[in-house]
Amino acid sequence: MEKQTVTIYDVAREAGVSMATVSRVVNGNQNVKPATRQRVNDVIDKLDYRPNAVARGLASKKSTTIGVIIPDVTNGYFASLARGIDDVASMYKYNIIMENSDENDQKEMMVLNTLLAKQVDGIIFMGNRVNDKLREEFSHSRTPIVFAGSVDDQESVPSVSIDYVKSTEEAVSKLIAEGNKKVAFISGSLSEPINGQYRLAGYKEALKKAGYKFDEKLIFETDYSYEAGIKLASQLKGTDISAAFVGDDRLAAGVLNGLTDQGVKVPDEFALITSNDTQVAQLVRPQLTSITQPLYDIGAVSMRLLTKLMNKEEIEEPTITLPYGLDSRQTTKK
Amino acid sequence: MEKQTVTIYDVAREAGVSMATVSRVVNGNQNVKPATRQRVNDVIDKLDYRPNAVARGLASKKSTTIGVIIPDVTNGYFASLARGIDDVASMYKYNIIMENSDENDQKEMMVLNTLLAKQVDGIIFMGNRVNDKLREEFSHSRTPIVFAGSVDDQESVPSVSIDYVKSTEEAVSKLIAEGNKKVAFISGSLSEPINGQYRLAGYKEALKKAGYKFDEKLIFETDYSYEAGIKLASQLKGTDISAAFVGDDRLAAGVLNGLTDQGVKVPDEFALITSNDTQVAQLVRPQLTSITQPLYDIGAVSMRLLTKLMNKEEIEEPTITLPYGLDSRQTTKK
DNA sequence: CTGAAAGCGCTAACAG
DNA sequence: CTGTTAGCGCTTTCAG
Repeated sequence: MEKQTVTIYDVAREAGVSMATVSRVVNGNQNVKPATRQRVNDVIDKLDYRPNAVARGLASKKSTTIGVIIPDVTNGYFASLARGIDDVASMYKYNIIMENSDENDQKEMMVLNTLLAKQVDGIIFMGNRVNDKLREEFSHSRTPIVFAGSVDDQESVPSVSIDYVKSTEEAVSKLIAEGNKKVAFISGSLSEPINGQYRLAGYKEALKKAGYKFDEKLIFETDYSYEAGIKLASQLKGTDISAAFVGDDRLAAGVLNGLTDQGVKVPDEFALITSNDTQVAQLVRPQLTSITQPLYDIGAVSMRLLTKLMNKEEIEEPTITLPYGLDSRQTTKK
Repeated sequence: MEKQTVTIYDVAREAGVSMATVSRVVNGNQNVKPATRQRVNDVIDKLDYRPNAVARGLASKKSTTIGVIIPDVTNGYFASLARGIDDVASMYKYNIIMENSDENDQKEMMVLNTLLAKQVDGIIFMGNRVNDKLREEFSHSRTPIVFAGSVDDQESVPSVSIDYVKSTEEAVSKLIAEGNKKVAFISGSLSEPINGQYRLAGYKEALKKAGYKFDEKLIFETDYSYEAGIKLASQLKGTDISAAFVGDDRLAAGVLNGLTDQGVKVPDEFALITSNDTQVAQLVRPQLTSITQPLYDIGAVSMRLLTKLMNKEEIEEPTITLPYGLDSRQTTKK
């Protein structure tokens, strides 16, 4: 073919210098006489030389790529984080190898291993839970890792997220304040710390402050799909439950649409607050009142934190909590 | 640190064989006596040896990673394609380096270059248009590339997509058949072939078959955002236009919600058909009638095609067209 | 400021 | 069936 791949050696010969010098100018090392630098650069342009990142990686033991483990890119919540991650990654000249895990333990182990094999300089993990095996791998490896959009309940890994307890408490309190006596708690698996520990704790706290007592019948554990929400709506109808806190937007959209399709008036007969402030929350009618999260920023800050870790900089606080909000839209009364 | 990185050499020494043999067992080469293989494998386990993909890449000149250029992961349409790509990529043991381009010419050039520098074995490009510079780079490089979810109007690059002309024609014909005399054509930039050439051609064809004449005032060129749709809805209200074909789901959702919020009854007073069958089309109420596309498959097939290209297999037809459908939901009358 | 030389960890002929 | 020997293309001491 036309292009026989030109190497650093070709440039060196053509410019009448050593490989070392070419390497220096390519890497912006200041110890090169301007004239020499000029000459080398000219040759580089002329030959259209492009450094081979793989060779560079082998020699320097740095791949300038980081691994991102994501449950599913198709999920708007994670996609938003991913976008934040990617933007600051490229800002710092890192590339991203992205792997969908489907939150499947086995897949997660697999992708972690291939990521490590590829010599990524760092890893960002998204997902609602970490199994022990995975956590062990994390602590074993010297590859820095940070959790984005979730917290390890053992806090053994740096992470960035919002305060799930407080935000949930606030949301539920709002529902109660609007006159709802029975507020359902709808989320994904309670075995996931974010639900079973944090959000549930916030829910209970809100109940407690209102003087209500906890009723297990109000807890609905399901999966994160839109369909699950639709189904749930049927169960909800005809009960004395008049409001619900929902841990996921697609799920909430399902509940909302399911309710509406059955003739239940939202928010008059049933109020709803969702958690992730993803785009779907605003696409549905009525628009879902939601806890707001700086999704993009969670990703961006995670990546920034990772760069520090990779540089072995001192980290003041490895567990970063970003501010959240509560946006009253149309599925609550005020 | 605990782990001094064990290399193939360590394994060889410990197992009393040569590096070559270790390499063979690691790569599943059959020319190894079972007993030897066993011994080597034992040592590998014992030492917890993991092949270094970077070194492997340098030696073999294959990185087993492919580059994916995506306008924005946050966009459900592209994210779905990406998911399909990733799934078959891992099926074939490839990893994915994903780069957001924002459909920005300059960024596209940049990411293409870094992808090439990383020695990716192939590239999948998503986006609605290709500028000449980029096309030139593509043809120059020996790295195989395929377009997913778009067609190069010059058909100089392998691609997989649906038939945009026919699907649009069908959608617009439906709108006309339902009694709409004035059907708007709403899309992103007409400078993008997918809009200005294919979809518009389908639109004109439908008009022609109905005996209507083309009216430029019915063409609305905008950007792909939800907000643009909302804005457009105001412009549409009060005109004699009673239906619209929309080239993007978020945009369509904006138009729909904008219309509804202003009291326009959809579909009675205004009918709408969108194009991408993304999740948002079904989340909104009324649900958007849409051209259906095998999104996941477009991604999957693209990746499959790429594997063939990378293997230098013979390709019968480099421009693959997948079947589409038309799902009548609630924004059209029947 | 520049060059020589030793690898990085692995694959791939080539022998045997 | 197994070992030897070159590199792959680049970074990085170490001299000078």
